Amino acid sequence: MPRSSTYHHGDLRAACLRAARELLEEDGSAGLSLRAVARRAGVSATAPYRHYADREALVSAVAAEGYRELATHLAQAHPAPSTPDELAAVAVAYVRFALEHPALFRAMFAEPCDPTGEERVAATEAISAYVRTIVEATFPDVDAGALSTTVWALVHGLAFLHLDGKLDSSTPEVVAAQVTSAVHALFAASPAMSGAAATARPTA
Amino acid sequence: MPRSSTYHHGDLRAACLRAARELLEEDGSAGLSLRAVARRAGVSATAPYRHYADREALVSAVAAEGYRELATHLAQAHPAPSTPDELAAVAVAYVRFALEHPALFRAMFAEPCDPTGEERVAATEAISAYVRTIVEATFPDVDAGALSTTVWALVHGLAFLHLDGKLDSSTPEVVAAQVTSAVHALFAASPAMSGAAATARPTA
DNA sequence: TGTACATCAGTGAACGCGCGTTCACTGATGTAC
DNA sequence: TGTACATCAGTGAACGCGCGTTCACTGATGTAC
Repeated sequence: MPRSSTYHHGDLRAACLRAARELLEEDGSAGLSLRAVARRAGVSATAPYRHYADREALVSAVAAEGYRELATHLAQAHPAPSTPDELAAVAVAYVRFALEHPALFRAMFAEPCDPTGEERVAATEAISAYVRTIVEATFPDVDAGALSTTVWALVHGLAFLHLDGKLDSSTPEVVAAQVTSAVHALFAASPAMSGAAATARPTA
Repeated sequence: MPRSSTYHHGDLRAACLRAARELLEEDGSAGLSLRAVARRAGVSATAPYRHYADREALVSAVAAEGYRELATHLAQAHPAPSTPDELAAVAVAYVRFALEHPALFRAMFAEPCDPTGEERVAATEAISAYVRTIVEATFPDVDAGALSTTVWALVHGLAFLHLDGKLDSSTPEVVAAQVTSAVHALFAASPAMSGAAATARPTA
């Protein structure tokens, strides 16, 4: 029992983040309190205040970490998608991430700290830019701005509807098939969005 | 001051629902407590228990009311859509509803009472069936099941991204244009989804 | 029409809880000389 | 290499709060005769 080594925790900041993540997965966002985090990290109730200004700051940090993980997860699905199939694989990864980390995903996309929280804004923009890059690579002839919003919304909506139990999420395969089919429905249309390109690319 | 008429409230059930709605709009879901509802309804803290088993029951009732209102709101946008433009109008109404009642919309689509809550399940299925009906009317030749899921997800995703400040929601017009364009992107593709119909319906 | 009584819808005190946050503090760490 | 001291990261008691829920109760309502 090396008590002397536990007074100074070492890396309480990271430990709090880890504890918060666990609480989120176990009890949902309702269970995410500073006191519970401290308890789980094996530390006094006020210790986290050394590292986070208040509860809000902790939640923001958790959300930001979530964004980073989501980005990593998507990149693992495919490093640089440039075909509809590859893009669909990334979409499936997005929805799967949401289903694997439901409370975290919700925390990432919940209003509480809207305009403030630069870390969060930056993370959001990173995702948005990432989607746009993919769409541009996949459909060079198309207005990527509009289409990437549409793609993100579609995938995001699928994620949330699955999360809320509004769609059949019985197996990962079912979910993947659904997402893939939805994304392809969108892709079939995209050449039609840029007039000139439409004629050059027969859909059938 | 007709005190005698206030001891028995008359319709405390409805008054609680109204109070809950107001609290939701003002303070978000965090402000929605049974005690706050009672306070606002001008009634003792325990009176609501005559009409709702617990907090959960109240929240469920609010959500169910929200679903009914959403359905009404959509029907007002267009009673029986059967063209892409009409469907887009309904989609715009959906997103606008979310932006006009952000906390309510969130409450409607939050997990807390997943499998239980028959009132809620029924309301969800009503929406889902409604979307499907519209899609069938608009695209009689297409697999309506898959396409209606896609449409719902797209519109739902747009609603949430706007709600969370991830998209430009500066004016209702901007939002409407975005939603309309996204929906049309999807529609342009749909004939291609049913093999035979695709040849009969040139997109250009 | 009047009375007796069951039922119903509210009251208010009380419970125990966990929370966020403050404060003065103390033990450990690391740096300057 | 050893000592003095500033800094840093934790402690623990305490605050006030609002919450959900229970309980025994009481005043109002409406129904049967």
